[in-house]
Amino acid sequence: MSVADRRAREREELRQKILDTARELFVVHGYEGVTLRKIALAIEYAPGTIYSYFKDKDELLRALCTADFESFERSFPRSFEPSRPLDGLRAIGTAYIRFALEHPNQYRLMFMTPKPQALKELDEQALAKKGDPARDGYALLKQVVQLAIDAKLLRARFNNAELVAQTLWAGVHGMASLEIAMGGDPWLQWTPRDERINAMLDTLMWGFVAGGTGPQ
Amino acid sequence: MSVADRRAREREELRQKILDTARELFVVHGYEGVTLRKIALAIEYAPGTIYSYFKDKDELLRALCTADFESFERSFPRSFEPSRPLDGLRAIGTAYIRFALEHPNQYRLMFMTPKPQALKELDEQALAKKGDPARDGYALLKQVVQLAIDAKLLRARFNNAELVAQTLWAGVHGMASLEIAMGGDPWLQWTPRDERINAMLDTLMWGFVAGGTGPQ
DNA sequence: ACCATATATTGAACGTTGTTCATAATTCAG
DNA sequence: CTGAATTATGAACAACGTTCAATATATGGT
Repeated sequence: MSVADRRAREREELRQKILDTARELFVVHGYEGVTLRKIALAIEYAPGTIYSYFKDKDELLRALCTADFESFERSFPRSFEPSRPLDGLRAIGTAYIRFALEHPNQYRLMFMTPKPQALKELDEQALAKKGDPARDGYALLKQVVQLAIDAKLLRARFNNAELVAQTLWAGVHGMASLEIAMGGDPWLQWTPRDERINAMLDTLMWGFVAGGTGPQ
Repeated sequence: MSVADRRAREREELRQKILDTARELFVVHGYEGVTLRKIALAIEYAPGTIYSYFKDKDELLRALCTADFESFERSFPRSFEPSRPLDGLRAIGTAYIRFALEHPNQYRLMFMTPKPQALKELDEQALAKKGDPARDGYALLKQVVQLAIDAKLLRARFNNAELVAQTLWAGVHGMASLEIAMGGDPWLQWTPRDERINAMLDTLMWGFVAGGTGPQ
């Protein structure tokens, strides 16, 4: 049995080596900056070899991003005071934006690029973690939103955790992705980045919670 | 003088023909689906010819998007009741999202893809319209925000029109771009699209305006 | 009408890219 | 040692954006 184990281990090691080499190129030069030939050169294998480890370039880079995202999602803040779910929501939003800005290329590929149809199919690994708040960031978000709803902290209009979670997600995604795609544009007189992030989080929080009279 | 005129006109006509042919491919198949060779084939010219009309592929497609966006920005709603600037903001947000979803490929290239450094330089045409609310959508947005501030409709925290405009922009951009990039993902149980859009606009509006006590 | 000049177009060629696949090398079990 | 199974090779393919010397065309001056 030990020989098959070693083979599997060696295979996994080369797979990792491919991923790590790809990551080096990816974080600096983005999707187009990664070249299967450059990877092959770096790991001292022939270009064709990579195809026995990954179906194609897209699967390679998405596997890379998935791995990075999983370690990120595991690090989501989970230790807020349970009686203050709004603080939890804000903390999640902050962490989300920070990760996006620290890993812009990963973020771009995962959330700013439409996936080819072939990659939308189910795969077991992803299915297993889905819905588990410990490993699925969106499930965590939805759970904290539900806490806020149960505590009657949100406006009556927002009694659907899914809708609130998706709105909050879109809000922080908007801030992060606009910064990634347009942050360096000299045309726009950007307010300081942290100010913008806080303004978004303040607006969303204030917009969700009960208490005011609202517009008009 | 008439001969030079004709030459210039013919040149402009071919330029337009290139743009129109490119658009046909672009709206269906996106950036990668446009091929200079396909365009050349369709207009019955040699591939190299295109380069005497556009510096490269990127400039071609950005010129295309710029043109489409200008006609869109000119159509932004400008006839809201001036005493109700919040309605104006909401109308602008709605129109913005609608355009993005109706022209997803144009939107992607303009606002979801980092520009190459070369394209960030100033060009006279864009400079001319900048700040003119009739032709610059962002300037219009900022102007209406300022109306709301002047009318003391917003929370004291939001006394900076630039900051509010950018927050609102990021919010609607988040909704639109998430729908474009992830809308077809069967993994996510999306709330109905219009519900999400309304939730975002409600949240932002409610979050900006004065009147409530806010979180905690 | 002719020529010289300026402009526009051509299409072959270059360098890259992702991807495939018959061939070769290697490894393992019996 | 041998046959089978796995893994790696690298040449080849098609397609891409881009370049550029050669060519064709149109223009204005004589």
